Amino acid sequence: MTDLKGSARVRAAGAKRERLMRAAAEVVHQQGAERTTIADIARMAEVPVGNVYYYFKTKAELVAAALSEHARQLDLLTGRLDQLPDPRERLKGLINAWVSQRDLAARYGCPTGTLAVELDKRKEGGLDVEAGKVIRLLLTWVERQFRELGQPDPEGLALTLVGAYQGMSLLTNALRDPGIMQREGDRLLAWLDSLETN
Amino acid sequence: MTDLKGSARVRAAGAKRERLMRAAAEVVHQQGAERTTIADIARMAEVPVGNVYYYFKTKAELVAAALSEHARQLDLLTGRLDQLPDPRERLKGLINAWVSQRDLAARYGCPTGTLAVELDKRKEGGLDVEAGKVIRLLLTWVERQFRELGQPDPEGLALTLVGAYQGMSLLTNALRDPGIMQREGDRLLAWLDSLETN
Amino acid sequence: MTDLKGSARVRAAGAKRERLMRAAAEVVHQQGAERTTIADIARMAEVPVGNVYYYFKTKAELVAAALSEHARQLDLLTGRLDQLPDPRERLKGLINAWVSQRDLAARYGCPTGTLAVELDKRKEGGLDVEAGKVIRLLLTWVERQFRELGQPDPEGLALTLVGAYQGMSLLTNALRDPGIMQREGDRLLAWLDSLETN
Amino acid sequence: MTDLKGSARVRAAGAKRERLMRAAAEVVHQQGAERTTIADIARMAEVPVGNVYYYFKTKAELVAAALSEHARQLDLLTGRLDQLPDPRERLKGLINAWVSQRDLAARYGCPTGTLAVELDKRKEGGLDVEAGKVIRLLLTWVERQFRELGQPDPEGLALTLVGAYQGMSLLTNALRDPGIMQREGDRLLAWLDSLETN
DNA sequence: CATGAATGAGAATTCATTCAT
DNA sequence: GATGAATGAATTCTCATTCAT
Repeated sequence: MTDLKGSARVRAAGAKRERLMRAAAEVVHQQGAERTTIADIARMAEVPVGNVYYYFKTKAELVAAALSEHARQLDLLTGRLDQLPDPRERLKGLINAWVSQRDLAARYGCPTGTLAVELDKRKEGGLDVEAGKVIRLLLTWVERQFRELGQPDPEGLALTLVGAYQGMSLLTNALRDPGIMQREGDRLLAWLDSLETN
Repeated sequence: MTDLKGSARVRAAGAKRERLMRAAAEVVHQQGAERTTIADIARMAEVPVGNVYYYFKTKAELVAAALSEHARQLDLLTGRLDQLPDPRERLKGLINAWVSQRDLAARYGCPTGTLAVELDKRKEGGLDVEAGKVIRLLLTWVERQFRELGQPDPEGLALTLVGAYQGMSLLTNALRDPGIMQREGDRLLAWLDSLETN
Repeated sequence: MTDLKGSARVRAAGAKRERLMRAAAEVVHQQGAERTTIADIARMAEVPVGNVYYYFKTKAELVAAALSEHARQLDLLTGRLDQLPDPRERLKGLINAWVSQRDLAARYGCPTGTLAVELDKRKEGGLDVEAGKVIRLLLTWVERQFRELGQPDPEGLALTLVGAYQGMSLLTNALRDPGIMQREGDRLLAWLDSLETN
Repeated sequence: MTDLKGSARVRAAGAKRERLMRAAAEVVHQQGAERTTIADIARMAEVPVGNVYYYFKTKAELVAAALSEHARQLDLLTGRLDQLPDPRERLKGLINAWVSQRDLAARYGCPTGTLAVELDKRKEGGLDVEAGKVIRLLLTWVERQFRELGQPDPEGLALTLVGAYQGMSLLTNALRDPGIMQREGDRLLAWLDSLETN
């Protein structure tokens, strides 16, 4: 019983930390890091404010945690896509995933992109996880697909694809029109299909 | 005496307002709207803090002013480009203007794009000038060029071009690499050249 | 009238800053810097808490101001004593001033000494006015008197005299017995009288 | 098995309590009571935070324990000195012990004196061990030596000697100059030698 | 007894906005 | 209109102390 309770506590504790990270990721995506209050996150995670600091020493750390939560989501997604045998299909799966989030994007933009914009204005640095790193993860994965496709300049193509995604997310958000995401997504899919395999 | 002083005062007052707008545009671009203090802007504009409120009733109004300052810059640029006879050359001029700002973009991103991201998180609404409108100005102008070029779906092409710009600005900023702006700019220029004229 | 009011405002503003300094000096002497709250000082100075920060950017600055207020008191005292023609009389005047404060010392110790002890534990440095400097002011003044008296090793005598003062203040405070200050003061006076003039 | 474990546990428990006292004495000396955190002490003593409260009901009790640890050190010292046959030599031994600690004093002052200053500002009272008591222990011991030396007014001489020690500790600390301790120590030794034996 | 986690009452600090001349 | 000063509502962060197991 004690054993069980012990592990239950550990599980609960870990769960709390996770709850905070997830809450942070969500609220920060919605309100932006600057406008998000520790109290906001605590409320959503149902954790008393003072207790937040047991898990994260500063607000900056919590924001970093939110970012790495997004990185984790990205990992999960690319992990699933890696099951597909064809790199072209993997890239198309990525685009479809983006497009499927169009309503969220219309309201709040791309989680990583908007956070990158905001965190960059801080220039605090110091924290290990910056938005740039997460974006680079994505770039690297995309680049690998293009390489497997036998494309010349896979790095440039990755920049183009990820840039297009960030750009269409921003426009979708600024104009509050999920249709933009749909249309540009379709264009990207067609573009992928037009690439010759070597 | 009063006449002269009066008009001088009016001119000075107008100058003050302008100074505030310009200062707001610059500081907000650098620090973001949230992190920028009325005092920051006042200091840069060399206007006493208490006096700011004579020209702008709230901070939100000042931020809106910063945004419309960027809109004005855009107007100036497109106005100059409109002198060119060929719409394709106008678009290429636009891209070149973007690329020429790559160092600024690496540090602070696109002024309008980053502001759009930030303001969107506020949802205060109410203010006449939102970032979406400025971006729409740009889209409309670009769209017109594509139409003059006789392209089908000029609206879609405009979204693609402006989206590409926003995306490459974001990547340039997040990765702090002006080279990205250069490379993607070149790609866009080549793309424009590849379009057939009808 | 405007002029008058204007200068009245300036005077009032200066007065407010002074009120804060004096309040800080007193409360910090009584409660110690660490236990003293900005709110404590604000209350005693009858200034709203938020307004304190208009005059002092941080609590550390306010504490430094309290210290320099004590330095000012010391200046006033030595200034008065400098009127006396005989350096020996000046030193005796200093000791008498100390002894006359014995009840305060029994309750709170020497303002500068106790603050020196406390600030030293911080090791923040950076602030221009540290307790060491104030003590050095006193040492220098005392040393000058001994020098004028023609004593050999005036620096050593100054250390001895000021050290004796700090020591008797501490004992007076720790044992809550003003009589200690009286008795040791008398001893110091006799010691001064026993010094031969050269 | 239980017996062994039981006594081992008692021993360990006693050891823990001791570790906490010693850690408290050291950290409080270095950082001051106010700036010292229960967590600081627990960390240094290698005792989990939550466990501290088993041994000390409040922070005040831990600070009191730190103080009595210093009292214990004083007891050990005077106990050793009591082995010496000549009271004058005992006093000189005391002074030499002080001087030998001059580097520590330059950084943190006299443990008992600085704690006395700080605790006095609290006025919580109630606790059995206050700094005044420890200082009185020292005074009493010194007084006894002077009495054995046949000096008139041994109480006054004790106040003078201990006061000189506290004063020179404070100056040494405030000016961060161990040389002060050396010089004043020498002076006190010479003074002791100059006292006539009755 | 042991221990990681929880709690909640402060405390310092920041700033948009307002006010009194 | 101009301006330094005032105000007060947040917000982040700290820590002694308590709790559940």
